[in-house]
Amino acid sequence: MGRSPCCEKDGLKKGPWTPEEDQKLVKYIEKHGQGNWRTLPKNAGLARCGKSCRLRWTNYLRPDIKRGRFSFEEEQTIIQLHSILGNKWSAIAARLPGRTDNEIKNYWNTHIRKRLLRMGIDPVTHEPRFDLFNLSSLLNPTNYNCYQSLFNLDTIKSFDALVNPDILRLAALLSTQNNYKNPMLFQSPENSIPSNCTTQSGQFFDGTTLVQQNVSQIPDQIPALLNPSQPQPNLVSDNSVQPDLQGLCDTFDAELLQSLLETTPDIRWMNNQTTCSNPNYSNQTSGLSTPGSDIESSSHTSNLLQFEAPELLDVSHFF
DNA sequence: AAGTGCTTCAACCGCCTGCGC
DNA sequence: GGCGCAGGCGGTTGAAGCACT
Repeated sequence: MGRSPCCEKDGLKKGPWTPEEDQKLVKYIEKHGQGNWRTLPKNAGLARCGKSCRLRWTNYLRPDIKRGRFSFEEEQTIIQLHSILGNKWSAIAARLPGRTDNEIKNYWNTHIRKRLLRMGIDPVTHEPRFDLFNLSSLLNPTNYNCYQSLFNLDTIKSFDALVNPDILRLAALLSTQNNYKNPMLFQSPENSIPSNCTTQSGQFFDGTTLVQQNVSQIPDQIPALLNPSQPQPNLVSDNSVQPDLQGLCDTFDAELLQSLLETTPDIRWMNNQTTCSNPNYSNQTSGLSTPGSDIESSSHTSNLLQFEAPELLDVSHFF
């Protein structure tokens, strides 16, 4: 004969716990320990199933539970562990002191998973999803900072192999416009981006690998560049700050740019924003324009362009 | 201010494994 | 050895709060 049932289903309370119930459970466990969950509810004077009591204790009432938002380090740990362990929430929780499997699972499903999808990363395989490449999210320095650990050189190379290199260059230009440089977008074999690409977190891309750079080595103007809320130096005229910008712009000619804009219709360009200087380009008249329009007919007086990163850039037609 | 849709997360559901009988 | 339950786990739900119109 097996064990007797843990509890009778009938007459047991379900739903949210009241403060009184919490108090009863905590008092009982403090006095008697966790012991037998089957007999606990009756002994503690609770009209709950043992399973419900265990869940309430382990997920909410346990004194060693850490409350509050997940830190950047915790989030990185979750992502890294999930890439190895998958949905083994209890195994992940075992490596994050004070966090429960339920909490990590919820955080993954409500925050991390969605963000990975927005970045074009498959949350199951942790590989780039080329069918839905979200350019603007990749260009967001916050997102890039959070997920830089996912982008090893192999991943970057796979992007190079599968994504139109001109799109990568355009993305690099957009990232420059966003006042930071995403090394992932500077690895295209055909572009001529020099070294000294510094990310918001102070990482340094030497053309081959990412290395952590001592903050004290970052030039004075770089912190302002990396923090959009601060006054920005003149990106166009100050080649010492952004020596690669001119070179990047030079890699495009007007015909190629027009072709890119036509084939990636979600990329639109705006006017009156200083982002790059190239006599082949001209500013638009005002407001958002039809993609690729008027490139050759515009005057070359200001040479200023700004691209609006698309919400979702579908590049599936490149493959 | 009210209605609607979206997001969050505590709690439940149901399956699996290990173990007592 | 087999039955059947406790405990553990991952998936799912739904109430509450929030944002937007």
